[in-house]
Amino acid sequence: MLEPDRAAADSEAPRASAIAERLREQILSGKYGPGERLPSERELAERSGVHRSCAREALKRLAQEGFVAIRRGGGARVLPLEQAGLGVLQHLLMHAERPDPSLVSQWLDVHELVIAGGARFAVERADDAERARARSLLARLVEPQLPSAALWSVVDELTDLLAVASRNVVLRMVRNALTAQLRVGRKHVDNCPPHKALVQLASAIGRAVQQRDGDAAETHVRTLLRAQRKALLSRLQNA
Amino acid sequence: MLEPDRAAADSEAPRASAIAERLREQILSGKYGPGERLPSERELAERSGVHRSCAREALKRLAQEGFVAIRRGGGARVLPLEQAGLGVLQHLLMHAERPDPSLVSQWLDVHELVIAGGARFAVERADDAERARARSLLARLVEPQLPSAALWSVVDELTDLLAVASRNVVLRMVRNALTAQLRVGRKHVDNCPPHKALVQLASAIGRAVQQRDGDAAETHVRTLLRAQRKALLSRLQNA
DNA sequence: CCCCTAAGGTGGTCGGACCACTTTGGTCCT
DNA sequence: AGGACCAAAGTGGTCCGACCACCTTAGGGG
Repeated sequence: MLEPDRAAADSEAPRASAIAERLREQILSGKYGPGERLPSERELAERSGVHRSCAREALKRLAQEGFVAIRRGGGARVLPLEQAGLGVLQHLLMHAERPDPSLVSQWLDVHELVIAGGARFAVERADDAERARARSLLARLVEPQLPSAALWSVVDELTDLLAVASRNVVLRMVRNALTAQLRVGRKHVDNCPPHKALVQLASAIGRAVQQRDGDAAETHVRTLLRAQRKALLSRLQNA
Repeated sequence: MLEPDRAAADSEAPRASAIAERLREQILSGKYGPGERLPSERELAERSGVHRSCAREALKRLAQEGFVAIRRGGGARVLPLEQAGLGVLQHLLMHAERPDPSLVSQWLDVHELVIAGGARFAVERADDAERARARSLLARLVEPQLPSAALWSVVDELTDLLAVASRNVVLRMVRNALTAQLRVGRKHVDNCPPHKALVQLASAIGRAVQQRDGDAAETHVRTLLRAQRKALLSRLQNA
């Protein structure tokens, strides 16, 4: 019942992880709709050929991720997806072999809100080391013949830096939650904006950093993120 | 070792919850610094007077919340707080009897970014029922002699509505994560903005909803949230 | 001094058991 | 026939004890 090959995705608690993953898949594919009851710990254990404690651990994990709610005596009931935690996102995006473009678009919208807003705080509060690192990253951004993949990777580093420099733990946590284990799968984004526009944008952001101009930083970082958005979505639809 | 009174906070898995809560407390208060090892499952069990499986469940919970990382053979090591998941926020805010104003301020900043940004999407995409509900909430907002607590409760309902109407699941999830079990403790905010300003603001937001004016919605919702911010923070410092 | 091995410690899983609680079905009364 | 009530079955929470695979660490050998 359990293929050790695929189950080995998680080196820790492989059996529990495998069961949890299978349940997630079944929930996301609609086999268990909102309000429905998942199999009990005992039934799940027997059906999966593992001990009850193992099945229990899988169910507890799903509960903590917000997929289901567990109540003593009643079973594990599936929760509406929009009521689930942020951790569900990664499974929502991954459970199909190609992520849903609409969902990715929503993800990008929120990411843009948070990061562009954070850019304002970042340029106002960054220390000298962080500003120097920003300059360095912006310089790498406009290197001629930089491969597209490397370019977007630099952009990712830049947004990371912004989150840190914003001096806002909550913002960092939100970004962590948004990007957790999400970097995989978005490699090989082969298109990128025209180099000339990029140079202009990088210099504008650099100026904002230098002058601690929050408004300008927000505006131009948003522009950069929109370029990334365009590249990602077009890649997603043409692939 | 376990006080049933305080442990009864969680009706489900009370023993595991109590142990987890105690560990969280000790981590947040610095008894276990980043990188340090928590007691092993067996030691924790013996020390707490519960079975190992119970202590284990508590540790697993902390791991999933991002407090610690568990590795086979190595123990449970405390993770840097800014690397933790959003779930730690609620414990970060609650672990002192009075939340840290600086942290609350950061929370409010992010909340403002997300909701004000979401307001733009919301007014552009809301259906008639949602717009009607927005009108109704805005009307309640300007009721004369409305108690401050009720006023802020209406504001919360309004932001909820915005998150739903934004048609952005990711945004809803982020808001859920930000507000999860956080409504408690912020009751009795006794101050509120001048009624005249409130009337003006409500009418401005209503107009934005009616005309589906995204820019205006973002601007005025942000103003409303800043008023809420001011009230909350002053309440926090004077209490 | 470093590398490498072996012992101990740790988490992961197993098997079985009891309790408290919820659900559910049927019985009994109205 | 309908509703209130009660008992049995089912479910999660906890306990007990055990084994295994893996990591850590201390010790011995080079």
